[in-house]
Amino acid sequence: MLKTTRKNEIISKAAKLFKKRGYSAVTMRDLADALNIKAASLYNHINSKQEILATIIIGMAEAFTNEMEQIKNQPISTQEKLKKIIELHIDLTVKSPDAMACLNNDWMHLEEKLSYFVKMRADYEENFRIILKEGIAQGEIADRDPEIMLFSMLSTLRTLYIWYTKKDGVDAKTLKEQMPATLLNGIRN
Amino acid sequence: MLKTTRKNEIISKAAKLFKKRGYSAVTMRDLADALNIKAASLYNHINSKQEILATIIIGMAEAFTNEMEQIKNQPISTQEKLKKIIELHIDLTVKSPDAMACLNNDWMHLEEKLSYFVKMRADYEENFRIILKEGIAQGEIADRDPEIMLFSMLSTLRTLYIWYTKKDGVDAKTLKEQMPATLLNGIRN
DNA sequence: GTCTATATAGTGATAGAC
DNA sequence: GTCTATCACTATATAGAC
Repeated sequence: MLKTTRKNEIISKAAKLFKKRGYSAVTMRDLADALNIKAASLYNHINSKQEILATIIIGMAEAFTNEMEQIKNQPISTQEKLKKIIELHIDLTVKSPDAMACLNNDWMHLEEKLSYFVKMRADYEENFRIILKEGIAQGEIADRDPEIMLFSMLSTLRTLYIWYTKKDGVDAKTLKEQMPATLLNGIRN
Repeated sequence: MLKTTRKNEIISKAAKLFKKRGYSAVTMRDLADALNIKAASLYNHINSKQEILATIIIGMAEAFTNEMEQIKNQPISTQEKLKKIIELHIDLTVKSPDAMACLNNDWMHLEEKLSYFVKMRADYEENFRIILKEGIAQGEIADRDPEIMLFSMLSTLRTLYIWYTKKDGVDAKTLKEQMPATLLNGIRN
């Protein structure tokens, strides 16, 4: 999918370092060391540290935005829509766990693209909220505060990358099998 | 509870800034500016930036550790224990949302106290896991992968501070009323 | 308790050789 | 595509005056 150009190597290594220590704590020298080159050499491929961050985060955010647009208008039940959203988060986490971490933890360090990102994220949450409210109106979803349900689901889905990448963590197959039931039905027997 | 000494003012202002931009992105000059003093003056009250971080995070982690020790040995059902854990997270989030954010986002920047923190966190998760497994064994909790349920609950509880502090967010009363049902029963009607 | 001045080390980024 | 050398600036932290 993504060609293994030098630029992409730099960006994906950066995502890995940002995941572990955060954007601000990773220096261009750290990134260069991890690639066995000197910091100055990075600038033959990228324009700035900020550009790397924006590339990582905006790419992920647009992927979520595009998929949400597909899902929200489908002629399926609320529960089916929610299952598709859960699968979307699992798929993107499995594909790009490092970028998912940046998306969650380092978005506030965006500069030029910050407002664009914040709007995408607000729209995504609003679409999620609307789907939940439709479900409540139709009796599919419990009649509780939709904000609590939204926050509970999104918190879990957004931090999947922590548990997916940790040793003795959870694998993709188990996630896909059990995440929908856990979020929709809870943990009680 | 906490005396309003100059030192505590510095620490609580630091927690607020760390929450917004992260430990690494906040400079001693930023912190000093926020307190309307010069950076050098901070060092009359604290020894280092690192000391501020450790004070914030270790204090929170020990509070969680102590409460979990109380809860785990009580002669009550698994569901009652889980409700007490949920309440613990809500109470500490309401009391110290800024410190909760640091605990979640900046623990990896601990230096001397890092291993102490990591052990406390692992023990907390292990106690939570044991409680869930007991619940499964006794038929109180659904017979699914306990790791998924643990991760789903902890992800939600650990990021409460995001939703509690945001405008149009969720208030403490609603959280206490609806969080247990949402996590235990899910969102399905 | 705060200040000015400063030490020491790092920061992102550029210029120009190979 | 990578290097060495370097610029301009910023970081944490200390010394000592008031």
